[in-house]
Amino acid sequence: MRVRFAPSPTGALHIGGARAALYNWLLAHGPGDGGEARRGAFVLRIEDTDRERSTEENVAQILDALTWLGLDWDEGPISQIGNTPRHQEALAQLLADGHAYHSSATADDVRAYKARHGADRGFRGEPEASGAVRLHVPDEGQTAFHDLVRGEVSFPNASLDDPVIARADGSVLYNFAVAVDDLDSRITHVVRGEDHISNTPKQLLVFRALGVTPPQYAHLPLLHGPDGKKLSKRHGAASVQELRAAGYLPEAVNNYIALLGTGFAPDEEFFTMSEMAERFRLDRVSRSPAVFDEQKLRHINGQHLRALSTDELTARLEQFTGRSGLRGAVEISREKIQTLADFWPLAGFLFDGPADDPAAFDRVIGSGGGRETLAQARAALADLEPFTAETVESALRQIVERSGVKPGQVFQPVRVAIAGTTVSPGIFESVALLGRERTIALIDAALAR
RNA sequence: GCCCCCAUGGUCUAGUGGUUAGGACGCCUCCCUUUCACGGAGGAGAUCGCCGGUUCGAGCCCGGCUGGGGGUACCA
Repeated sequence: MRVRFAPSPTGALHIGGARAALYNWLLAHGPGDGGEARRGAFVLRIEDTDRERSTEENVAQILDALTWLGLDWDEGPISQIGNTPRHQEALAQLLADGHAYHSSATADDVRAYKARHGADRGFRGEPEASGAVRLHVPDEGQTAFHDLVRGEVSFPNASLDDPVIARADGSVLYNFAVAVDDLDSRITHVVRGEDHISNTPKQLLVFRALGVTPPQYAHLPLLHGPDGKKLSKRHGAASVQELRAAGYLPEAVNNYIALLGTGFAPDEEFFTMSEMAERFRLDRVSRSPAVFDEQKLRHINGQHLRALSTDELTARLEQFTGRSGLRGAVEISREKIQTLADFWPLAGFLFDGPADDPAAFDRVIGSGGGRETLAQARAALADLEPFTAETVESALRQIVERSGVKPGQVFQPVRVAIAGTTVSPGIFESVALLGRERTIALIDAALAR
């Protein structure tokens, strides 16, 4: 099996594209039917025949996003524009064989043709001496294929326009280049988004004209935004880069987008890449579009985050935040965050001092006897030795017992004093990590307000 | 308009002729409990888009309809 992912570098790598790449990767990395460790090769090709919109920056960005996701390729990246000589050769062949012809017909001509022959009648041009190149489409029969996800799909040839496969300047167009490249790369399975399903008959016709056997096809359902429309920028984070910046883990992104459109097990949702590769099957892929739900991504991300060792999580958080020495804080925060981005707002006070939240201060310390209990806490902690989460806990709990108040009435003022807010990692652990000096200084500062 | 695809709670899914229609996210309640989470126990939420048909029996098979989506470039 040889599969490929062929993005066009006209923008960042979108989530939908990432999923197509992932499914191809899973296909190639799953165990082979004959017991091979790997089922096949994953080829990366850059669809850059549109010189106007393709940029080097976008290529670099896409490669970077794929690398971050861990979707490494076995061959490529192949630049489609780099195959121009081969495209021209194939084009000349079709022209010589009479499978294609020059035509100067414009979009208006095509419209006029349909007005005359019926809206469901595909355009048929007259061969001319020059102009763009169109492929001859038969008037009879169907161009059909067995889609590995959807089953039989067919298009009546009579309704298909003779597609333009090369511009008047001789440069080839997408549907032609794709077929030639898939042929040359010996691609056996084309797995791509459903937005390409109506391109498939055109490509099949190119293969037929070339007299070769086409690959098999599988069209994945599209990803939609909450409004039911194709996922795009206006739905928020729509690119892999944005997901990365939002603090999601690549393994969680892969897990979630793989789940969108296929289940791997009836009652399980947490999977590693190798588990997914092992279980992935095209015929298990859903045929209906799925709505991208960032809340569920957050949930899955939290699970992957907690599955990481503290050392590994620390390394990722230090990379993400650009700070170092985070291990202790990570240890006491890891149960409380869902994304890498959640960490700093929760634990940043341990490094940069308390957050500024006057409302929390007034509510917890500035009223209800908060100052008094805080002062008691200061006294209890001032000479505490050793200064560990355990000793801090028993010291503070003694205050609770002695004064007969609810635990929160003692813990919350301390929390606000050191963190500035009412949300933080466990209070004993936080105090212990800060150490006696800093804790006392922070309590004094709060008492002085 | 034309061509094509799709249709199970708000969302993602399991289910392939006989189930109290299962699970997950989200939401609600409770437990745990120092906040927030995590974890645990419950709960609300689906006439399986609609109408016909096949069948003793249909979410599952067939047809029509409706709704949604994609495509419709000398873009990819």
